[in-house]
Amino acid sequence: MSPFVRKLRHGARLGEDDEAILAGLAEPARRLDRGDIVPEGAEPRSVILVLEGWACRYKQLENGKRQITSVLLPGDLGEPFGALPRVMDHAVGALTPVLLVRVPPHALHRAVRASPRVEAALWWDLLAAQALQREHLVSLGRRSAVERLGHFLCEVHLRLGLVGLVEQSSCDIPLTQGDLADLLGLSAVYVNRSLQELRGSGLISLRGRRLTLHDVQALRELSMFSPDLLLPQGVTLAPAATAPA
Amino acid sequence: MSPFVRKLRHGARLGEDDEAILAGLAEPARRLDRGDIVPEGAEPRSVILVLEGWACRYKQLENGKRQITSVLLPGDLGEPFGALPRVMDHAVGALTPVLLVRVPPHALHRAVRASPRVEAALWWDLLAAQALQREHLVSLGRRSAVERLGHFLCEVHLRLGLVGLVEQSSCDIPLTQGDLADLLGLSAVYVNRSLQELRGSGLISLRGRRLTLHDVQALRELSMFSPDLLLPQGVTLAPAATAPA
DNA sequence: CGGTTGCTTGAGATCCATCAATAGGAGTGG
DNA sequence: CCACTCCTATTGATGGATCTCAAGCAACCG
Repeated sequence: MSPFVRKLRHGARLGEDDEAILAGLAEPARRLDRGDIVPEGAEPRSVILVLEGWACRYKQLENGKRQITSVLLPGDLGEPFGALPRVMDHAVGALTPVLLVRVPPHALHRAVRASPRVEAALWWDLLAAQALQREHLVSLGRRSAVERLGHFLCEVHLRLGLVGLVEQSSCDIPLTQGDLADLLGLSAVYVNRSLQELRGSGLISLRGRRLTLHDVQALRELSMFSPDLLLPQGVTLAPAATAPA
Repeated sequence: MSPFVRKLRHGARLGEDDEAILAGLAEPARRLDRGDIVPEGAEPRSVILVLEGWACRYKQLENGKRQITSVLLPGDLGEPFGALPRVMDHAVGALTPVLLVRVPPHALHRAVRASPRVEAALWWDLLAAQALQREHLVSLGRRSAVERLGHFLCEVHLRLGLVGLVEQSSCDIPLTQGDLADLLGLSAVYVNRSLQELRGSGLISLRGRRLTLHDVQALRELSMFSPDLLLPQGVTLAPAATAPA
């Protein structure tokens, strides 16, 4: 089952036909190694859909610093489903080896036209991505290092759960401490120390690439994480496209 | 001329008919004082469009801190044109008295159906807003206080220019230093000191609410601001909806 | 006027970055 | 199996950027 379909089920009531449409978008898939998928300045001709592995959007600054703008998990689209920018203002990179699809715009367009429920699901996805983006911003602006870390771990735990990649509060986090630093606006050294603090307080384990949240509730309170973020279903404009009121 | 139309002209080639459609969305307008327009937790029934004054999206944290997530200038939509969240995960507030419209979803939907150029323009707007959001994130994560300030001033200068609110490198910035702090993830005191640094280096004047950029180029370099951000026209999926290739 | 709000300035405390060095693992070739 | 290398994690020490607290001012306003 494609993680794309799995995720979008949370955004709209999909029928079998709808899921077939979405599944049809998820091929043919290609495997790529770590590294740039779409460089900054490129003129994209398709929308990226991640099926396995982790990717990210990032910006490289002139002074050598890097900021990861968002993390793309299995089931995530790299660009909004409705339009592509003429030229990329940021890069998309694979943080691990990935399996992905390049969905041609017309295919997405056809899918949207074919089913209002698919359209509703895609809008929900877009809204959810924006909500995550806002939370990320709040983290960088107003949360301490430990809180940022905790918040991100909660977020990943929730998002991976949506696509069935969490077992018993455990999931894989294939990020380097350097990656985490670039994501959270910290230095790698301080990420290390903050992680130790979280481990020390017994809230998490993180060894190798395996993360376990020992007390999800406590971690959420510590980092001011609200799981409602992803719940609000998008209400598409077309009256018919909405789930039953 | 509605700032909404003015801005969207930069995103697609609009005909008179298209502009009429967009102008029709911008009424009836209402005046509101400073304060919340849409509180967090509300269930929105319309999309907000700002015509005059400044508004913002923000989140209030449990620990009392506030983070402004984005600034809404004249011509800006408060939510994506295609869908409303079931419940607001953030608040929208007026930073100054504002003139705004509450656009009912079905009106936007009709406008999009009526003209592929209108649709393209709205997608461009959405893409542009996302690009701004990413830059904001980069600022909070990887730029110093002075750089953040400079970058924001460049951004405002550019955005206000799009809607005809800049004269001779001067424009109004009706924000409190406290507002700037909440926007840029700083303390009000440090915003003050950083502003003095910018003034001291002769790059800007900011007195009362009036901002003047004395050397736009230098300020852009200092703060790593790229004006290309808003240029990339969105390419809507429908082949016909795109400006001539 | 007195009250409120926003700007400014000073001094000290904190959080986090930076620099530098060590240690652990995974892969590679001999 | 060992020596070597590369990459990541870890630790210590120091400095700097920014925050917080506190006070004084200026402007506006009923």
